[in-house]
Amino acid sequence: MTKRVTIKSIAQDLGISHMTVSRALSDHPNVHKDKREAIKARARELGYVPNAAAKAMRGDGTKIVGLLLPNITNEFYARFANAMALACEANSLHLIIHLTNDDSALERQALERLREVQAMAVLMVPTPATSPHEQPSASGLNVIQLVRQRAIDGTSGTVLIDDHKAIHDAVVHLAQQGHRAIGFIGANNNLSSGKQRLAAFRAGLTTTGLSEDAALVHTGSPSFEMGRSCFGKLLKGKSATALVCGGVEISNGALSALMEHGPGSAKQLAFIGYGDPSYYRWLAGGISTIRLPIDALAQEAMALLQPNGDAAKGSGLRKLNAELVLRGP
Amino acid sequence: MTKRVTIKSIAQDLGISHMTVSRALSDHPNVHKDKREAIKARARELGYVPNAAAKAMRGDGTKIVGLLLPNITNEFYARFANAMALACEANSLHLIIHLTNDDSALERQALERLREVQAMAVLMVPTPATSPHEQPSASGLNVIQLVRQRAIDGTSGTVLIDDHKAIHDAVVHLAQQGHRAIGFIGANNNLSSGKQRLAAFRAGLTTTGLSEDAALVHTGSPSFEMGRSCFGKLLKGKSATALVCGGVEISNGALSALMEHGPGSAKQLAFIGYGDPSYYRWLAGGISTIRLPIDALAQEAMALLQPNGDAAKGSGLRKLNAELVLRGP
DNA sequence: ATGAAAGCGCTAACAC
DNA sequence: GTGTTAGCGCTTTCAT
Repeated sequence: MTKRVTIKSIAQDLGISHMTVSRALSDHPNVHKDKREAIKARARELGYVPNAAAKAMRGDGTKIVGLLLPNITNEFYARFANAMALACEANSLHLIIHLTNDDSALERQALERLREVQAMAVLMVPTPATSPHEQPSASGLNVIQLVRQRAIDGTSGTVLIDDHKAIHDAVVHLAQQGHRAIGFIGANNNLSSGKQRLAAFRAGLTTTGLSEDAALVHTGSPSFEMGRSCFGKLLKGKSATALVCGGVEISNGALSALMEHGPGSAKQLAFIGYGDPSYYRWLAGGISTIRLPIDALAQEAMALLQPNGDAAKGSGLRKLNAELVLRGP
Repeated sequence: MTKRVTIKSIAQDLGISHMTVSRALSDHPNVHKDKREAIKARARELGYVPNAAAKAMRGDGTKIVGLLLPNITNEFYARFANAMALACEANSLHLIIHLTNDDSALERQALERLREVQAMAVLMVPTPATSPHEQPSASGLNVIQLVRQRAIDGTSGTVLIDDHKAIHDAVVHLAQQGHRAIGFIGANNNLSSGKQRLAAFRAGLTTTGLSEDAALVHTGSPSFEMGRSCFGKLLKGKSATALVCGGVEISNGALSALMEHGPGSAKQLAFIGYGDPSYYRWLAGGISTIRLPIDALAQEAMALLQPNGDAAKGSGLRKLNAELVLRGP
């Protein structure tokens, strides 16, 4: 492997000072035009690429953006990561993705590593709250929280999803269809979003004059497995005739359990998912769901990355509306 | 924002030489034990994290692994990326994901950026071949190719999928079911894997004594849209009674077209997909498919990242078998 | 218009 | 056991 081409090696090759090379490559005016072109040509020839580490060490910033997600197999996160990656591609940014698996230890570790590389910003879907003294030290990090919100040191912006109306309307819709035993599976109080989704569900019940049946409401740490198992409980106990899901992982988990119960049961239980994976429309005649504005989310996140116009637009807290999508016969 | 905590600032804070701090933090023996502990404690207190850029500049390596994928919305790539990200998490590596969208210009750009940050290795699913003079300069990069193979400078390892038997068997299975008009949609010759999949399809036809009908075979640059549109052509022209897909994007695209044709058509056309998204089992009574060994792929890729045992095991070319999964009534 | 020096954070190689 | 020096690649500042 040939030694790395540096600004100095080019200078030596050309018998000039490395400063002239530096200036030429950065289009500084004070370089003779012919010389500049010659230098640039030679650099291209040699396959020169600037050394990001050297630039970073000078305090020039890193062009590195961190992205912390619970996982990337869930289509919601995958699509979001895809959108972010494309946006970063377009802005010549590096996107470092760390998966937290909703584990605060992994989250802490990821943040620490991103401090090491001096990421210019970190976009993160926070894991469910940990005890206060376990707060990850994100000092020096420009943190932007997505979808979920938690008290995190260094947070400069937050983009949340306002799903209150969508969840509320989902319950009302089910009630109008004649359902009286409407279940809910969502995240617990460790997450403010979990709390709010449950509140929205309850608001829906109130609107329709239904009273809450504790046996039909399940909350916990949001995961695929949790959605699966809660769905099982829901069927075994006082059986619900309808279900509203309050989380993307939960929704997929519950749906997988539903599908395994056979095609018939899907018609007996009105299912309203959360997030809108591409295949929901094809399942059991179409799965109704609460759709999240993925592209808008990515767009807002990118906007918050830019230094300008951040505080300008106010507090740095944005909310994007979810949308109820009804499907089926 | 407080200034960054460095080895020097700690030294100053403690009134000692920065070298002692350096030694203490890296557990060098030549430091008085009490002093070492004191230094470590203070460093933790101050929230010290080593500066990756400085380490990189000394030539100590970067712990950065690049991953180039066409996209990450396709469940196959998403699951693979997920597996790689978890593996990197476990090994304290940074995973930088670049999406190429199967565009060689984006691929070239991504490789250049990874050279800038001196990635220790790059795992890539190469885009379809470009003209030779457009070869991306990956010099100095430790490239590992995945799934697809192309002549790329700096390649130190390749992990491919051997799907010959699976595709061949798929055709034989369809023939045994009585199908005589079996279609195929796959990648074109720009990709060696495309060529081989078509060859496997033809081998299947030969085995069963069927002759190839050019109108039923479509190849091109593999993408969701391509799969969709070719599926349309297949239905309009001499209509096939069965279809074998030769690519993950193509499979999803073709399937989406199939689903839109209504639930009935799925039973008229025997569909064999490629890749095994979680929902295939739930569609139209179960979609048969060629399943790819995602976890094994990630495992092999990780193994190739480790410097040891690379050349030891031979040429650095591994092949993993795909598997035909039959579903449906 | 060009060059020389300094310094970003870190550690190997020398002193002592 | 501890401290000093030098140098990785780059650009800002100060000569020339």
